[in-house]
This record gives sequence, C-alpha cells and structure tokens, in this order.
Amino acid sequence: MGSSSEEPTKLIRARNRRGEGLRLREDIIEAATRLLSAYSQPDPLSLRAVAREVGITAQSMYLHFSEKSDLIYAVMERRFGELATTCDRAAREASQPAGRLRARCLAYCRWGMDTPGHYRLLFETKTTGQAGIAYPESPGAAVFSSFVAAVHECMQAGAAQPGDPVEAATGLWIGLHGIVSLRLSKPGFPWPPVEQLVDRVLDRMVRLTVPTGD
Amino acid sequence: MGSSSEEPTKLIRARNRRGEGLRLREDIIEAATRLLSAYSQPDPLSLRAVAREVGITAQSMYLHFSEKSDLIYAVMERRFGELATTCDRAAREASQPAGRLRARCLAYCRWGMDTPGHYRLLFETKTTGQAGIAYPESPGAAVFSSFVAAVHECMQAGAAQPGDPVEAATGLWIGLHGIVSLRLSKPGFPWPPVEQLVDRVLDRMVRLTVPTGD
DNA sequence: TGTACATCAGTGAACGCGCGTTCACTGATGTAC
DNA sequence: TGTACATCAGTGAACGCGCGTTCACTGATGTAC
Repeated sequence: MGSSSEEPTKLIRARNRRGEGLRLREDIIEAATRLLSAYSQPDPLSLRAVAREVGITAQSMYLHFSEKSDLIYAVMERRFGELATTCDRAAREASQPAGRLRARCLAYCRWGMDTPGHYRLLFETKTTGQAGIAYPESPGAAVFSSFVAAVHECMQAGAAQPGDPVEAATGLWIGLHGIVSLRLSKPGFPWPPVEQLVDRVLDRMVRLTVPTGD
Repeated sequence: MGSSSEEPTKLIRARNRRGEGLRLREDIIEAATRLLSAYSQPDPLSLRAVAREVGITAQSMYLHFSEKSDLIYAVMERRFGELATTCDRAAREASQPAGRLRARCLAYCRWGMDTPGHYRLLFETKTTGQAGIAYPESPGAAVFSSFVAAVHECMQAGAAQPGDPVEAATGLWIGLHGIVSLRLSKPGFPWPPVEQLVDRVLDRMVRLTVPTGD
C-alpha cells in the first residue's frame, strides 16, 4: 500500500521434501484448473502462466509433464471426473427416476455455467480427438453413459415414453449443450431461466410422462 | 520439386492503382476468412499470418484496421451475413411453410459443419459481447429473427402448434446449435445423420403438425 | 554416532520464434497549371 | 503538350514481449556403512 515501485509478485514456494515431489504435479494441475476456470479456450493457457501461479520456474513443469498438451489433458480428465461426480451426487438427492434425471440435467447445466472455461475445454474443443482418443475411451464417455442410464431408468419405471435410451439421451445432450454453450457465447440474448429451458428440453426430447417433482 | 533450398514462399502482390486502395481491405478480409474457415478459435489467427496470405507486410494491415480485433469483427459481420443469406436462399426453395423452416434449419447446420472455424467464431466466442455490442444490434440478430419469422409463418399456416414464436425459435436454435457444436467438438461420437437430428429437434421443439415435405 | 554419498526437487541461463504495433520512409501515379 | 507536385499504397527497420523447450547445474536431504 503506497509502495510506488511495484515489482511483479514473486511467489515463493517451499521446495517439497524428498520423496514428495509428486505434490508438485498436483499443485500444477490445480493451478492450471484455477487459471482455466474463468474464461476461455485452452490456447490462452500458457505453461509459464501456470508456473507463475504455482510459484515455480517454467522449466519445472517438465519434471511432471513432457509437453504442454499432457498438462491440458490431465486437467481435462479431472474436470470430466468432477462433472460426473457432480451430476451423480445431484441425482442421488431425488427419490424418483424422473426427478433424478431432472436433477442430473440441471447439475450439468449449472456446472457449465459456473465454470465456463472448463465447460469450453471439455465440450468446445477437439482436445480428446486430437490426442488420438476414440470416443468410447474418452474421459467424457462416462458422463454420457450415466445420462443414458438415467433415461433408461425413467423408461423402465414408466416415467418416460419407451424407446431407445441412447437415442433419447443423445437428443437430451444436444439440448443441454445448446442451453449452456449458447448462454456462454451470447450472454446478451434474452434467455429464459435455465430451469425452464431444461424442463422444456427434458419434456420434448425424452417425453417424460410424469412430473419431475420429488 | 527437387529444389533442396526451399525458401518461404514470398507472395508477390501487385500494388493497387491509385484510388483503389480499398481493394486491399477486401483482400485482407477474404484472406482472414480463408484462414479461419478450416479450424478453430479466433485467437490462433494472427495478423501476420493474414498478411502473409495476402502477400503484404504485416504493418500494411494498419492501413485499414486500427487493431486486430477490428479485422476479426469485420470478418464476423460478413460471415453472419453469409449465413443469413444461405439460410434465406435455402428456405426459398421450398413451397410450404414447414418445408421452408426445415430447409432453413438444415442450411444452418450444414453451413456450420462445412465451415467449422466460422461457426465457432460466430457462436462459440464472446466476440460481439466483448466488442460492447448488445444483442439487438449484434450482426447475428438477423439470423435469429428470420428463424422467428419462419416459425411464426408455420404457426399462422396451421403447420405448427400455436404459441409464442420467439419461445419456439429459441428452443429450435438451442437444438440446432447443440447438433452443430457437439459434432464439431466430438467427431468421434456415433452421431445419427444430421437430417434425422434436425427433424427430431424440429418436431419436438416447434411441434410441427404437418410433414415437412415440399 | 559420524560421515560420505547418491538421490531428489528443483533452478539459472539461454535458444529461437512469432507476435502486435510504431515510425519514418519510398516510389509510382494521377492532377493542376 | 510538358512538368512540378501532392497524394496514395504501401514497405523497411525495429521495439519489446511472452512463449515452449533444452541443458547443465545446485543444494538440501535421506541413507548406507
């Protein structure tokens, strides 16, 4: 305060104890996650910015990641995992299949809107494909699978019109992604509340036959 | 072929005649459009790459654009215009309202899939918002308006269930964007044919009451 | 208990690159007289 | 018709910056004897 010659803040980080070098790996991934959460595409994320955030030199990144894309891929895996966990946890709160499906859909959309940078990384880039990973093995496949299972559960319980659950879940995903992605890109558009849009997509694409209430 | 000392191709561009300097502006916009069409986000587009594509020096960009974002915005305006024209032209081919709406939807999706870089620029970045442009004045608003009009036409003709055309068009846009955007990001997913998805979205979100055939 | 040593967790210095942007300039060409 | 000159369409040279990546190194710390 009042200091007129402001130097760039040099973060000091205590060196890990011997045998605990792997902690740096975690710190790096967490710092990259923090930097990505706010905005944008993966490209504006630089190794050097992550190093600054962690408080280490840029070349220390190479102790744990052999190149930049390795780091980004590590972040993606974690974020896909967190999204899956978030959706599953939300679904567990409701007692009926239709309510569980709705909670899952809302959790997906809210996760995307709360962490736009992560949502874009997972669903608006071709990172997995570029890494040579085919769909079934991609770290995001579990998220889709759990939607399929939730739709299937509704169908079996008579809460949704019978049909191919994969087909219905595909339509649902398209709708949810449309809701999130357009909101992120066109924040100035007069969007209805997200719950209303989710309910409309759910009703139309999955043809729920019972109310979603708990 | 066979030349072992390959120099970077130096494009020679004839200097414009006096009074025709504005042609360079067009050439720059076209070159930027070409470079963007293939891929990605606007960030990987560099002024210098555009200058190379045109065959001029980087600093000549400043004869027509006071900064980089001005150029990107100029490209966006044109692409929104081209998308609108493409959709309108496709709609004119069909004779009935429902067929016109379907043609418009298919044209939107195909345009996005054919020029992924442009689609991402228009619908997966916040460029307009960042430029301080509110929705109604944004260059893309015309595209949405024409969807609203097409839906309204269907409702009035009894080809779609009556209701708020803006609400229905919003749901439709969400679906179409979901179809295009997810396809671009997840090319490895086992997507059904785009026509099938468009028909499902149209049927569910607009509740067409007549077949879309011509 | 003391000490030599291997290992580990990083750093120092540097590389070449492409980027956006600025400023002073050049040389061809149309125009006024 | 001839010529001086203003204008126009660019270029030359350079700036400082942040980037990804490489290579040789340091110094603290745990371990073997």
